Amino acid sequence: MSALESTRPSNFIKDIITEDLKTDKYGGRVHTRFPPEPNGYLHIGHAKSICLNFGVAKDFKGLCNLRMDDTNPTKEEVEYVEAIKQDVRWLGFDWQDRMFYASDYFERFYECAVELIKKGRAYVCDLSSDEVREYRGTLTAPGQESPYRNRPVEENLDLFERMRAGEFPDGSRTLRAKIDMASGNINMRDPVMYRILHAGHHRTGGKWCIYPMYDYAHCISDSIEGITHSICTLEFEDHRPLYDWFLDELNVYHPQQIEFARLNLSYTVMSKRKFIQLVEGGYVRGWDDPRMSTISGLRRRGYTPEAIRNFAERIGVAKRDSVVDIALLEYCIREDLNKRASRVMAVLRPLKVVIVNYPEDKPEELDAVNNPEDPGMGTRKVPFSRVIYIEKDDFREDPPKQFFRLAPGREVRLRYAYYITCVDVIKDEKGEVVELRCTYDPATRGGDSPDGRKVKATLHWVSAEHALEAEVRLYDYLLTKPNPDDVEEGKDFKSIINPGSLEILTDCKLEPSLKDARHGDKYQFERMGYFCADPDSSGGKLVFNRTVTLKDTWAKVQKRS
RNA sequence: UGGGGCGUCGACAAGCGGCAAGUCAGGAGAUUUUGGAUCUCCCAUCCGGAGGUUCGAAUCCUCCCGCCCCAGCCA
Repeated sequence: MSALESTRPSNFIKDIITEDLKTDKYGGRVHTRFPPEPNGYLHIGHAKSICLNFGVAKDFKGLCNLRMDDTNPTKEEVEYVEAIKQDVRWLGFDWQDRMFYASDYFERFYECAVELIKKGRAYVCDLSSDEVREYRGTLTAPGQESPYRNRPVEENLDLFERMRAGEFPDGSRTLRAKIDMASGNINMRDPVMYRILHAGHHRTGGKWCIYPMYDYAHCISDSIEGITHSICTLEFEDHRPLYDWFLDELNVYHPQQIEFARLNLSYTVMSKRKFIQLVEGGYVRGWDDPRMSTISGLRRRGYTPEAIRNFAERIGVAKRDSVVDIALLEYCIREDLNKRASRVMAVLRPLKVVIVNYPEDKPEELDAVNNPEDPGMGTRKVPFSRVIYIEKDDFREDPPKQFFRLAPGREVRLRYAYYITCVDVIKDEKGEVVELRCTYDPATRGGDSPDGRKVKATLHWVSAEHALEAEVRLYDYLLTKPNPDDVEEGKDFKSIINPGSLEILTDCKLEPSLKDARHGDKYQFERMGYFCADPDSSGGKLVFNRTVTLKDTWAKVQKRS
């Protein structure tokens, strides 16, 4: 590894590259690419691939291209290419001037096809798609050769040219590679290279009516760009012989394809198909719904690029199918936000507290630390007054054994303020607690008692007369089960969507320092979790998303008993 | 009785013939004006199974078992 050694953990792909560098396989170059198809939004599975491709390039002082794999005009849209570029950039990667499109190479692909025809390695086939399927054979039975397989080169050349000229309708003919209809690898049974598609392309417009297939286009694209290591997911392992076949037959520069296992995350879905169902079925509010594991969803949820990159690093890269515990992702965002998010007090489910021995009209300002992890972030003033709100969950009229918070007759600390003792509980006609009467100890201002007496709990609070109103959206796992396919017979993942994945709280009270929170701003609401201002915040309306809860020992204790 | 992969702690994942890293989760404790953070300790005598080679195997060989992917003119 020597000078190229990175401080980050290695993996089998980096090991291969290190070895290739040692043997000077590519003249010391490392050049990767991230090749999304612009037919949907990127998700955290793509983030793994992006971090791998761009990360490896960076580690070895190489380059990584961004390439749109846009060979199918019927599925792809410009809207997606812009979103993809934004997501990759947001993740922190730079493709500099190397933004490419497979469609840039359409002319070159065509020339290569002509060359293969001339070599007798490709032919125009008139079989319909149904017939092609029948001729292909099955997993256990070999296929049959197409009756058009041995057309003379001249006839193939003529037909292929006329395919391009638009003389034939969609589906009437294809250009196929002449390989081996008896191969155990079905991909080698004369795969289709070109299909006729009279459809406009988002970049080439109406110029083409024949479009190359993935297997044919991808390897040549890699070759044209001088890619050294073409990293893709496991399901393409079977395609590698074909990747190699085209490049060998064309006798052009030959990158190597390496496959790794795609990311699966517990309690969520990870496929375009499923994301589309969620969006179109109205189960979520869009591709950037904070419950979605799309990059845009995570961004809106409050995840940072740093956390996602760190996550990608921690999960590793290997060839074994696996499901990563979503708790690891949560750990990564907590770790990041703990260091950088300002602490602030917000009461999500308010319970009114009147401090009976506190003056009616003498609000005061108390000093609060912005981030105990980082003194450099300073302090701020928080207003305190006779009427405050505390969290409903922080009071229990009949506290269980391990409950340390407020209860009748019990003393607790209000963070940065005073010790208070509950002296009275006021209920409505339904018996629900609607207000607490407490006394405070003026000697404990700031939160310390001069006599050294201890309290077991510290509560966050917000002064009623100074409180900001806000809407807070609490998110939970999208699914009720770790595996989206663990469903009853005949049902799909939509049957296990967590009905509690979104809870909207509209009566939340925030400390006044949050007045100017701008969308994307991230905070720790003390004792509640990390939150970020949602784009729906506008004018005077504040809307926050809960990114993730804090680690909650109390919840764990409750769960146990 | 097709082809290609993969099986190491609850979840990821190192290990590449010398006697099982690390991380998350979980547990115990210290500390704490967030039941947060931090710190300490515990958590695979065992590497899908069975044989074999070897002084010595998770690592090599053989057989078996299990899981994933492939029959789009999708990528």
